[in-house]
Amino acid sequence: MATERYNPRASEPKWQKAWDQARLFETKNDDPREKYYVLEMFPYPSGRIHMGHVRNYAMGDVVARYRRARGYNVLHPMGWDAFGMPAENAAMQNKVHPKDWTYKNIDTMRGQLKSMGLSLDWSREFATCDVDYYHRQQMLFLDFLAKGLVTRKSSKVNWDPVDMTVLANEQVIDGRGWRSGAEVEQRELTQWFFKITDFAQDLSDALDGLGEWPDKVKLMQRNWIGRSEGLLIRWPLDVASAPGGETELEVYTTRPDTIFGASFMAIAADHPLAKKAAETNPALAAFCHEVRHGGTSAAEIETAEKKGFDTGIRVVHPFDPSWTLPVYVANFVLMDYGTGAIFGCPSGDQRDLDFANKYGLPVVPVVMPEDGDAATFQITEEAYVDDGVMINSRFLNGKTPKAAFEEVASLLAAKSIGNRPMGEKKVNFRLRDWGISRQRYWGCPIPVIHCADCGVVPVPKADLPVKLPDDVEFDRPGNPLDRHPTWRHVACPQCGRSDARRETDTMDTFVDSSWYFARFTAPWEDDPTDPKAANAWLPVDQYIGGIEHAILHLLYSRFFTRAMRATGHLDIVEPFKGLFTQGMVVHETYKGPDGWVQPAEVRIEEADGRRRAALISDGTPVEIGSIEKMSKSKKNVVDPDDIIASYGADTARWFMLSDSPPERDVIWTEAGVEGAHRFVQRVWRLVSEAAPALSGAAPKAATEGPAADISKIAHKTLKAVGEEIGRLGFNKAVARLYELTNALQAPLADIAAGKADAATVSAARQAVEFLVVMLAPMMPHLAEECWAEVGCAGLAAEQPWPQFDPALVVDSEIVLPVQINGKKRGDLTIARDADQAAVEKAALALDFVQKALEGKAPRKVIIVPQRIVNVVA
RNA sequence: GCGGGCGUGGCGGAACUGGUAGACGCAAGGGACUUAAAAUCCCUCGGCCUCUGGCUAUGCGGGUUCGAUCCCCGCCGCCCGCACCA
Repeated sequence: MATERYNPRASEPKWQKAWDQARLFETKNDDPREKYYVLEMFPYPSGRIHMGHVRNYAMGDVVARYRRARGYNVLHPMGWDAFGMPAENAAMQNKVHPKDWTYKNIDTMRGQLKSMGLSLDWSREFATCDVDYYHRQQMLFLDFLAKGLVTRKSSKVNWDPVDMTVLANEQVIDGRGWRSGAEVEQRELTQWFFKITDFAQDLSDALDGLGEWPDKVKLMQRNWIGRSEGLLIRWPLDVASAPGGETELEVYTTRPDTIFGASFMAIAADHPLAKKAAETNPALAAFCHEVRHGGTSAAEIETAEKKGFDTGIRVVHPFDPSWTLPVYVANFVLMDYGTGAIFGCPSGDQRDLDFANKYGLPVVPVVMPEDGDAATFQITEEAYVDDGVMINSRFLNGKTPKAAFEEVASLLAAKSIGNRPMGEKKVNFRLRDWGISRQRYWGCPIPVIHCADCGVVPVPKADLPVKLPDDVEFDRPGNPLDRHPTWRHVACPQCGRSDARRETDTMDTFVDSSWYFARFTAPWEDDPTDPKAANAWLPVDQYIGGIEHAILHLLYSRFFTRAMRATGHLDIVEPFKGLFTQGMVVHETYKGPDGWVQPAEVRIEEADGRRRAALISDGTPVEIGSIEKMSKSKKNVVDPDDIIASYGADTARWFMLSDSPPERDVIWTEAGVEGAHRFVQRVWRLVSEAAPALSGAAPKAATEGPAADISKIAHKTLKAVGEEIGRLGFNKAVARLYELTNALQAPLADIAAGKADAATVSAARQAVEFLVVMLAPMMPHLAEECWAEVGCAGLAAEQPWPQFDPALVVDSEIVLPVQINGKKRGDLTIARDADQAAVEKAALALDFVQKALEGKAPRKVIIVPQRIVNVVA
């Protein structure tokens, strides 16, 4: 009895409409059920969705639909990370307004996402470029400013010469702009900063509490924050050699224990002392200039020689007035870490050793391995950085470095220089404040006004929003707001002076994405959040996105949550309780005579076990290249629209969830998609052919007879799939569903042929219902079609997850593998509840065991209950 | 350089974190149905051998254990993050 093939093109829009009309996915804040907030990182509206989006949103949707079936009140919203450079680039290239370009893209992509059948609450949708959204972001900025969490300071910034804007440290990758790829320059500019460093300690400490985050991400953040414990040491300057007025040099060190191994001081070229000394020393000034303009790219740093210049200044050793050390300006000392000055201990630091060897400075070993000999231990080419015991260090000799650290810290704390202690314990962080000023148009305006009399004046909240002007030109590089004829000219809100001017910098787009998850909890509010709603919904229970945001977005969001808490917008500590970083979608590359070729243009053939590729158009052979992330440059992209049009959304979703573990990359292959599509058709065929017989039967589990096999695997699968989805093991859940489908194949064929008894039909009806409900999170449209076909009421999407019967998931008889000397020799079938003695007796009675023992008693019998029997002969 | 991770069939990957290695899928081969093809269904599928049995096998070499893909030591290879951070 053949049924028609399942037709996703007709089916999918039909069910999407049915869900819409039933308003199944609109979430109410006053729903009394337990909440569950699942969120996928919202997309940048670049134009069209790509396969990475499909994977990301398919995973999130499985979680959302599963949790809904489990009885949670699920929040699953969607929005658009809509400010940023590409809109301005499009404006420059195509003469489109960034706003038009962005909203047009959003419309396209919304339609694409809808065609995926995602269970999203579209009623909460917003784009970060909506005035409604950035208005509230400006309110947050003003609150942060009032709370002292925002500063404006002149600083060296990373300048991207292509995008003509400033980048945060986090946005510089290998010395290049994260977006433009251009080599970054250092410039001195006055910029707005969020004081993320105020929370450095907490941001680092609180990582320990994020139990549902990948260790890798936590480690990356911990390293990025870079907490270190050390000592500030103020070295007295030798009066005779010091420039006028200078009396001390402050250094930061994590190794004060090595203070007797010190042989020089090194300061940054920008250090005040260096600048002062350079005033009277042209050679030194030239050296500083050279260092400042040296390359900053990764390659240059790696190969750069350690270079120094003796300033002629000398410092006095804190523990020996007769001991003076030279002060060098060195190219490897950074002004913006610690104090911009170090003491060099060549024996304990490779860089210091290289420097000392180059300039003929003393190398005194001060730590040696515990089993070393102090009389002969020497350092020549390789510094000793491990733990050990102190030597050549006067009163510290024999101590551990740790004890020596404490000793030096307390002795120097007691000495004083000027009015301060000579030594002071200090915790240092690598983390810098977050520079948010961008010299761009398409971003959230920073709501302040500059007045010649009043200085920086915040825009009064009543005057918000500071709206972006629509009439802007993109005919030149740089910031169109700067050259707008009227927008920037305003009266000072404080004194009324008419010639005040607006801040023309806009905020880094990472600001926009740092709180959108909170806005989703009450996007209709006049204030940035409704604290009640935010506190009820947050933290996000499951956040899903790419590993590339491990530092930037996730760290900024954690900062924002703290800042919003400090300003009363919410009262939670961490924004994301569970974090999952999914892998990329990768694809083979193809290279033809004229460069990269798209997969859609290529036909793959297999001959003699070798795969060959050729152009479909004219058969020209094409080289099969490496498997890489889908990218426009390599042309190895597959358009989700094409896949959905030819196979349907369910096939695309199912393939994305199959095979590869979600955290790893998935290789998109035509064969794989076809396999997924075969499964869609197979489920439909099995269910629809048996449907007439099933629809009249009541679902009922069977506990005995052949029908019991059906019920057992159905209940076992139900248990396993629930557990796997719960831990995001989608590929394993898929495997279990294949198993169940395989097991149902023969019984359903019998039922369709009218060759089954009533108990079998009832058991099968239940098993099919289970199957459909389990498939529903992954292939929601197919599930609806099957659900209706077997005559079930309501929508599959609103069915509760069934309970498995514990009695059916355990077998009364089990098969135990029996090993002899650790090698499997056979099986033992025995009652599940048989005790140890019974198992041993039965095992020893087995033929192959008897044979192996040759009549002798076993030396030992190991029985692991429910697991294995091992007979040691 | 520092930090972290990973190596299992032709391929993607399973294996309850010490207990039957290779679930499930893809690819391949054989067969059935068909005038034929597609679709579908059935069978085989790590390697080797003296093949209703046995040996061997989870990057390589050791170790611990009744038993190791899993734990320990030493190599080899690949991937990722940070990068002159004192």
